[in-house]
Amino acid sequence: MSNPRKATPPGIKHAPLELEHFLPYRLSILSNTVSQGIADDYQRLYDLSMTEWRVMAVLARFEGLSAREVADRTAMDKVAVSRALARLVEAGRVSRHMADNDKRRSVLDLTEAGWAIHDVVAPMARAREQALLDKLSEEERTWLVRILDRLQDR
Amino acid sequence: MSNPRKATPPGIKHAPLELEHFLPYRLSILSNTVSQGIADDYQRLYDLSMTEWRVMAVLARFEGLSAREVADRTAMDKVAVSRALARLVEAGRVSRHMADNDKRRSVLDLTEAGWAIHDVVAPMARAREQALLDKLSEEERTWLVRILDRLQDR
DNA sequence: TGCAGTTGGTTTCAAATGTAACTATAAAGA
DNA sequence: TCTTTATAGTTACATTTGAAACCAACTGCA
Repeated sequence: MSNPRKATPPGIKHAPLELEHFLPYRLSILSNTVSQGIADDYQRLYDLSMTEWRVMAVLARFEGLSAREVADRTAMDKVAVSRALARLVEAGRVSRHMADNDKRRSVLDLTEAGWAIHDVVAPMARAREQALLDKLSEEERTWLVRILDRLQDR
Repeated sequence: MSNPRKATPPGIKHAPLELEHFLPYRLSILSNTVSQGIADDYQRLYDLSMTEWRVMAVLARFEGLSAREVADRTAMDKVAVSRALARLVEAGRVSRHMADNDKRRSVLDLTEAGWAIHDVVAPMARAREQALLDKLSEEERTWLVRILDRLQDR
């Protein structure tokens, strides 16, 4: 028969990845474990999704942002932001009103209720981060920050 | 009126998180960027999802695993693995047959076609990893591995 | 003006994912 | 052996997510 099967030549190895040493994989596992741990905290307490919390966090930091700006700052896409905001506004955690110079643009802020949640969740998140950092020595922490900066190209 | 509003006392700051310096957030962004970059490669070429590729990668490394073992090794849940396998078997990339000592258990292997894909994708993935590591000095790479080991508790 | 292109944001539809229930086989104990 | 319990894997259903289409408002420019 034509088109003979191309069996792997005996001399050539397949060289499979070793996932447990593969950096992208390790990052993924670590990141998911950490983020999910934090998310469990506030999901249980406030029925808040991770995207919703991120939106709240950025609104705590910068008041009066538009949805677009929230999307930019959270690296989430605008559809996700739109949905998160719909729930947050509905739940009375974020206020939204129209910008007077541009009727498409919304002006977003945490409400009192939103701030109250923020003031509980933010310290919890920080504690989780601290628990993680506690696994490292001072020297390792310094390197980690430097390495992240480099990996993220700044 | 009763139930007076509890406005934040003037002296107390809300202390919002600075996401751009918050470790869990940075990890998440970095991990997503990297993994998505790799996934784009093989999705375009082979219409392969990230979960499918992970299953293939682990089967390349360990032949004859059961679905359960694949799930354990990829940190994916068994439903995700089951679905990925269904597609992979359907596409002729993985072979599945029943273990003779245990009729519930499947014995999984890459087919020729599966290996062929593996042998293209694995080097691409490695190249991506290398591109990432190239941003670091030798010293930083060493620290990174050490730090990841620590953060993952081993 | 008024039309073309852009931008902010939402909606719609399909695909991906998670949870729980289910089937079939195996193992353990009375 | 018969019954219970555990395990491998799939199916069903509900929820989440993403891509593209969409609408409304703004901008630039003839």
